[in-house]
Amino acid sequence: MTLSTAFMDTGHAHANCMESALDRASALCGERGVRLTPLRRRVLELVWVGHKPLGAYEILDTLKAERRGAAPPTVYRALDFLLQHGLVHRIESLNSFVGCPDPLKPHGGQFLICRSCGLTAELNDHRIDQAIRNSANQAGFAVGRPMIEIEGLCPHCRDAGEGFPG
Amino acid sequence: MTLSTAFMDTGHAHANCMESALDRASALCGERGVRLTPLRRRVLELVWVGHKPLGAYEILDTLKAERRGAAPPTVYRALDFLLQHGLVHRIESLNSFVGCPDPLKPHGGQFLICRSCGLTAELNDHRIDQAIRNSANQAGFAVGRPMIEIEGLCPHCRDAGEGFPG
DNA sequence: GCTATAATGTTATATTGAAACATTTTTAGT
DNA sequence: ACTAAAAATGTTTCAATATAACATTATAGC
Repeated sequence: MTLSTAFMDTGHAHANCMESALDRASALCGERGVRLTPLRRRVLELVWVGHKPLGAYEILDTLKAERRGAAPPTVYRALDFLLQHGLVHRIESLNSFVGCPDPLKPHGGQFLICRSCGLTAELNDHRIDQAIRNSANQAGFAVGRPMIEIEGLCPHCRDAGEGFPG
Repeated sequence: MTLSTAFMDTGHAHANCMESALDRASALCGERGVRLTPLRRRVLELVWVGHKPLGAYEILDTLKAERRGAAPPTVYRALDFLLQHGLVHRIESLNSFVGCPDPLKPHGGQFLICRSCGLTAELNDHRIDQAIRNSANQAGFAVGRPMIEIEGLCPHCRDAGEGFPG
């Protein structure tokens, strides 16, 4: 199983973590003969600024401060490109986007999403995947893209006693 | 494991399947001392008309033809009630809603969603749930509500050769 | 350099959902 | 039955998310 660095450590070497994501993206686009333009690169960078999913209009707000005439299509087109190439994932339950630490092989995402601080980690546990495939096969269903979003509390917020305020 | 009847058989006894869902909802609301009003009952009925998730505005279109002055809050308030009591689930990846065949115990949903015909079945496989909990625990994450939405092809569409048209 | 293609700019609009306040209906207490 | 409180619904407005359609600019291959 792999786990993105998000929960590994408060204050992991995030500058590296982000820079290496950009480097991998650049390499991947080179191999595929597609262009990681400055705009696309910048959007990817913004998504990697935190390990928290970012909404399209949050990204747009930042872009507006940097470019004249940034508009919704500016962001959505960049995101479409990044999604197509597996460089970001869409978190359906939050209508927002997060960088993918492993863009090489296509996969639906397995996400742990902290309801308190928003921190999000990507799992890639083949046992989960296997359990899903077994179950789906039994139902005669051909699995395309499994998507798993687990709401809960990250280690830090759990220990800080961020309980269920309900 | 349980599987909703959606994929069991083309043309299962859907009238019964829907009627029994309404009866169970009625009983459940009685026990909980909450009111399954005609509006709420009607919205529940509409999401049970098919095994395909329905958008709020699709529901609204039908209601508009039946009641004077149905508006978005009409639908969203009924859906909120039904969601709170576990009578319907929200399919995040489709922004739409589907009846829950087992409202008694709260659960995040496990859904098989056919990309070709839209038919959706709810699983409840504790092995999937267990795999997720194991993995999350290892990461120190306290699981709240796991959500699983598996896009793919239902038995019928798979056999009909509804491949990946891309 | 020229042309075809890809990417971005720009304006408008569609879709999904919620806030705020008025009115009506139901429930409980008397 | 009468009435006050609570619950549900009606009504208008608007927020948040996403896409359509067409104009312009930049890039790549010749």
